[in-house]
Amino acid sequence: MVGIKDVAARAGVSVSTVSNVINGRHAKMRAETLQRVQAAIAELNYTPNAVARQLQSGHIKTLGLVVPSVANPFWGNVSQLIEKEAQQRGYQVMICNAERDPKLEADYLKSLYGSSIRGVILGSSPLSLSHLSEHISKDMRIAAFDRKTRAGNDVISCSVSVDQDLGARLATRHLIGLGHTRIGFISGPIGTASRTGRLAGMRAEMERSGIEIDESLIWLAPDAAGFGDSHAAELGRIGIRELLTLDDPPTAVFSVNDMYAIGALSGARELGYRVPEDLSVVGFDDIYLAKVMHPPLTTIRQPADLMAELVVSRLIDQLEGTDEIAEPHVVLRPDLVVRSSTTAPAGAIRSHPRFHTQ
Amino acid sequence: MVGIKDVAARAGVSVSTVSNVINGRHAKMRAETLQRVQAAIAELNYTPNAVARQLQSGHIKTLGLVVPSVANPFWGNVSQLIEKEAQQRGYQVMICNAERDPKLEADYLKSLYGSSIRGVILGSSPLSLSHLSEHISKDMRIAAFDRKTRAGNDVISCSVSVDQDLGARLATRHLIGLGHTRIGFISGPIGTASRTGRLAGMRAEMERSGIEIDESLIWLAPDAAGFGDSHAAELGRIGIRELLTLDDPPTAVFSVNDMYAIGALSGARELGYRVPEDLSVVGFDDIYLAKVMHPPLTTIRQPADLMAELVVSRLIDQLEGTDEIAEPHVVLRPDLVVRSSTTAPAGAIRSHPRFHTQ
DNA sequence: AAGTTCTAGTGTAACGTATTACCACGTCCA
DNA sequence: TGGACGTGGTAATACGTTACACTAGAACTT
Repeated sequence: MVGIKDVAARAGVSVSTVSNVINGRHAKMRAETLQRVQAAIAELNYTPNAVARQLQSGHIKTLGLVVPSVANPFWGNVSQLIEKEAQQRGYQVMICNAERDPKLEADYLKSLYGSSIRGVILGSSPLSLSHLSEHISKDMRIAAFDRKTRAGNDVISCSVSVDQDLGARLATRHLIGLGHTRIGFISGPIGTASRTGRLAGMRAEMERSGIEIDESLIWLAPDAAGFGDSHAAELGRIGIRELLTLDDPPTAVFSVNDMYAIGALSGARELGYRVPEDLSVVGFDDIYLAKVMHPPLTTIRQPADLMAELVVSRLIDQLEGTDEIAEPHVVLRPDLVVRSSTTAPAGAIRSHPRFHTQ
Repeated sequence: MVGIKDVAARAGVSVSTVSNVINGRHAKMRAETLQRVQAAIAELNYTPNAVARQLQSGHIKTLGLVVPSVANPFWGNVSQLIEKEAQQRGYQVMICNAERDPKLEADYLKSLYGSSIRGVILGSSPLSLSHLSEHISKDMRIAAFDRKTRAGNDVISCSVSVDQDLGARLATRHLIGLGHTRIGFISGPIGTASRTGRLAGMRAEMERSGIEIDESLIWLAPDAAGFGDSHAAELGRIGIRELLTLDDPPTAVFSVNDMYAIGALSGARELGYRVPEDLSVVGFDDIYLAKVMHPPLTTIRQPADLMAELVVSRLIDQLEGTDEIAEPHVVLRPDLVVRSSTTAPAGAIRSHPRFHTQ
């Protein structure tokens, strides 16, 4: 193992001098000395030991990222975007799959802390963070992704999310505009802030349009163990099958995310339903699979790339204490992306014919 | 920051004793002492500093995992499985998205080394590892995933993969058995060991059946920059469109992986082709999306869970020097999973009608 | 009784880097 | 001429943990 002192010996200088070179403090150093050190570094192919460096400095240039599951393409994509952003700032990212399990989340947080990681992006957004607060030391900075945060929250120091409520309302309004009144909702357990927001948004928009909500059309997966995000598509399939075998099935369904919607597409097909003729489906997220589905999925787009950029820069700014940040909590606007999985219900009078052409 | 000596002070013992407790060496320790230490740990909510711990021991309980892209569900799933396996052995996993970029791969390897990580699972399988060898120190252990390794290779110390050749042959034989003779192949650049194997397997099987290969049906994505695994579906879409607009288009296509196949499904549909009536599609991997597609995808299954288990255990065994390992290089059998994306070509005489019922 | 082994610990030197205090040597100006 | 200052560098210490050598006292053995 080649260390800083090997370099020093080779260059004929002291370790501190080498340290100064590595850390760019060579302003008032003789050019010849500088060059000798650099040559020695190159010749020995020396890599600074990140561990030792950090034991000393107390912090490490690594961010933690806790997500429900990278097996879900949405989170896979987000993870990748976040990693890329972080890299540009010289940080690495430690990805943790917590499967929406509070115990696992707490364990990861504790373990990240033990690894001297002081900045964590929380991708899963459990409703309550109380189970985490005791594992979050004061010197840790937690950024929430996909979660609006109440001001005065003491554990979350910054957050970036899409307006969940608005997104759900856009989706619902789109369906109502097409003439649907029996609109279902498919989701996993409402155990996260984002899901709560989406369901609430849908309810609000239905109410605004004077459509009474049939609670039997709100399908929520049982809160069974082992059903993390990896099974989202499967849950969507099960959900739509239950809804469609109801006495009075829905003519449209809003899924809490695209993976559920993809599962819904599949489940509906199994029962002989055509999408969109017999059933309209709207998703959420706009993962890249959405447009490749059959039919291409109408969905609510989250600007994942922008969101990744914002969380990472805000979190790192806070960690490094760079200037004051204007607004640590940002909420972005989601967009409705109309593709081919939605249309007017069979025999309905379309109240907003303009949607037909999109 | 509460350290081991705070615990020691509180429990009224020496640091060594606390260290012994932490590391489970309390065999010959008085029960009362043990309990006092444990109480102190709990009271102070002490977490061992993984960094310091490791600076001392020289190694860290973290594995590196270099994958093309977690945005691809296959790798997302594999990452998750590997992480779960590793965790059971007390290891964490550092996931690195290298986008099949040799430069990035080398950078990651170097950075992992700088973080004292000595065990790395290489998910991307570039044909040549020469660009990596100079960044791989002798004390690093590299496990290859999805890559058969020649014996005597000095940089790879263990490997787990599926027999790529056999998988491709199963797929090809299936199509030939259905009566197809104009069989296309869709893939990204053949820059990896696994892709080479799959193409070779297809060629071999075609030859064995006396079917001449039309080279114009072998579609390989251009080796353009920015086209990593995140765009696999998109590439599949483009590929099939080019093949289907040929003067004499194929009646079936074998895709290098499921994401390409999903893209192919979408591209074929855009051109008015029905799958499987007008075009049979076979994928590779059997990601969980395969069975949710329309139509459900016939594919070659890789036992990802078993593979994850095997790489992790082999790699950790080697790192820890546990006993000698029987066989560091294991090759598993892939399976053909027949679903609904394949059938006999229109008007063909089926030579193996048995496939029809599956 | 003296020697030996065992028990239940203790004390301390590393691990590789960063930081702080410090020093030697010139130069410049009063 | 001497001291303040700038330059280029050295030496010592600390970071939190572990490994290893060590010991005080008790319990055996001969």
